[in-house]
Amino acid sequence: MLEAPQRRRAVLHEARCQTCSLSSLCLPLALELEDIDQFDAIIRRRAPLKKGEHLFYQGDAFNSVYAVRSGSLKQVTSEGGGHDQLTNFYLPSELVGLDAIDEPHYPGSVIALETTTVCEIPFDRLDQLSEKLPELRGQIYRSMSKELRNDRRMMRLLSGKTADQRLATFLVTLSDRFRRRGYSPYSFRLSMPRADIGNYLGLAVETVSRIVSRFQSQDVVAISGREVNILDMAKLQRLAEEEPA
Amino acid sequence: MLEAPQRRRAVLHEARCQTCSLSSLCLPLALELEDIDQFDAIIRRRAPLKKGEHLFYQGDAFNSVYAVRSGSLKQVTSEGGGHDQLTNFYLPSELVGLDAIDEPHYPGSVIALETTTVCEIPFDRLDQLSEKLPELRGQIYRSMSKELRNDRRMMRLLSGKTADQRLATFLVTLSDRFRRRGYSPYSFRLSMPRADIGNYLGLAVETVSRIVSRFQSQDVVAISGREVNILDMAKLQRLAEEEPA
DNA sequence: CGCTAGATTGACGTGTTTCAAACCAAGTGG
DNA sequence: CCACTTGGTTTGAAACACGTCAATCTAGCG
Repeated sequence: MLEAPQRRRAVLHEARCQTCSLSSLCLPLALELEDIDQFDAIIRRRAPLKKGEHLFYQGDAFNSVYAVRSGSLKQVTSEGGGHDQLTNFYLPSELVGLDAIDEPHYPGSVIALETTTVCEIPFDRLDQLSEKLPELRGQIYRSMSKELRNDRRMMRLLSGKTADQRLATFLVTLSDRFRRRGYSPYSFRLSMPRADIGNYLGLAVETVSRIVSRFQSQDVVAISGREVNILDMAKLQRLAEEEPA
Repeated sequence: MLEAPQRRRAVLHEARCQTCSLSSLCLPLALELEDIDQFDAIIRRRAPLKKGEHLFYQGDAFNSVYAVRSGSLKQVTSEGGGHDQLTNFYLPSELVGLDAIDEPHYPGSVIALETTTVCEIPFDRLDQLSEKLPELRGQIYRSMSKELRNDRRMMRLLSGKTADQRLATFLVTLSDRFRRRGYSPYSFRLSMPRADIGNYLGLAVETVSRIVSRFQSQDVVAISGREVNILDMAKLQRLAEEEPA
């Protein structure tokens, strides 16, 4: 590939995996330079999604997985009755749609929480390419496996933890994900409303709000609206793990 | 392969994928005959596990995934503190260990609930083979993807459902898994104690017991000890989905 | 035939939800 | 520029589902 040797920097930066700041976290992670080009060639860029727009709807035909480039999304599964369940938040470098691979349709809708850009990766082409590139194949396995472990952690949280532990865990986990991406782990912005947090954690909105207030009065965090400042990370981690009597 | 054209039937039945009654549900699902032989060649048979024995321990080095051949297993993840979490039950034809692929160690222990036999599949060899056999690769992707969706369903259950809905869902799901495997969906045996069910569903043992009793008094099921008889499947499914006032 | 792990049942306490209302920030239109 | 929405957040009081504690019962098994 590489047929257009010189373009404007900005375009390159936007358009190519090699220059993407996320390449060390994203699928190309383990690839050689020339392999990245092959991988790059199958990617489709998409117009940015605005807040509230759907990347796809539950039931849409599955064709592609998506890598988040900037912004954030939520995945919701609705089933018979109005009761939707929020099953995941996606941040930059994470892969969306892995849970649809063996189905003709996406099992849930994915919605932008803010202005969000993604790279579309047609799955059939990804699979073909993964035949030639063992590292890519490994990376796909790893991504899915990692998501499985995340889900198990989540199940543990929903099954065994108290509301306080859940929210503390949520904040610690988010903080960690930001840190890995090079952002401050102590100060960040929630892109989702309280209702989404509640739905995700299996708590009523009111409960989320109450616990936020409590954490503030204990000087663990300072949260105003969606701005989060973690004041005492150690204490927050303690809250997340065990809550003795 | 196929160098031993004639052996005793019983041995063949035990030892080869082609004659395994689960081949239509298991990994070889989509493979051609000759490909199955290749696949078969990398499998290691293991001595049966007795009830309570570990297939592997949390923290053991990850080398293989396992296909359940007969019996059943549970996966438990323990973390700092005594609080174990049961994250999955495995039935025949299901794949154990997929959540360890991108880690050096298994993230949880897997323990036999009864006498259980498994096929060991060294992962590096499986991965190599999947390079040559696109169908096999697809099958691995599908298995993982399916497990992801299962986990999401579980998250939804733990997050939003009442205790009654959880138990009803548990029974319906089990029933369905038995049906797919050619067993009666109405009459089966639970291989796990109540405590495990409770742990899995995020409920106290006592709650499980009480709801079992309640379901019985409503003539939805007849459960004595671990023998389950589903009397009114429609009602059970209704209970699993929504519980109106 | 008694022992012990597992299962059941009851009474009580409590964390979380639910219902209801007030509050707040950010738009929007007059 | 200020009422007036509108969507989201917070706070309070009451109801309830589930967990905990404790006792009893059952079944498998040496």
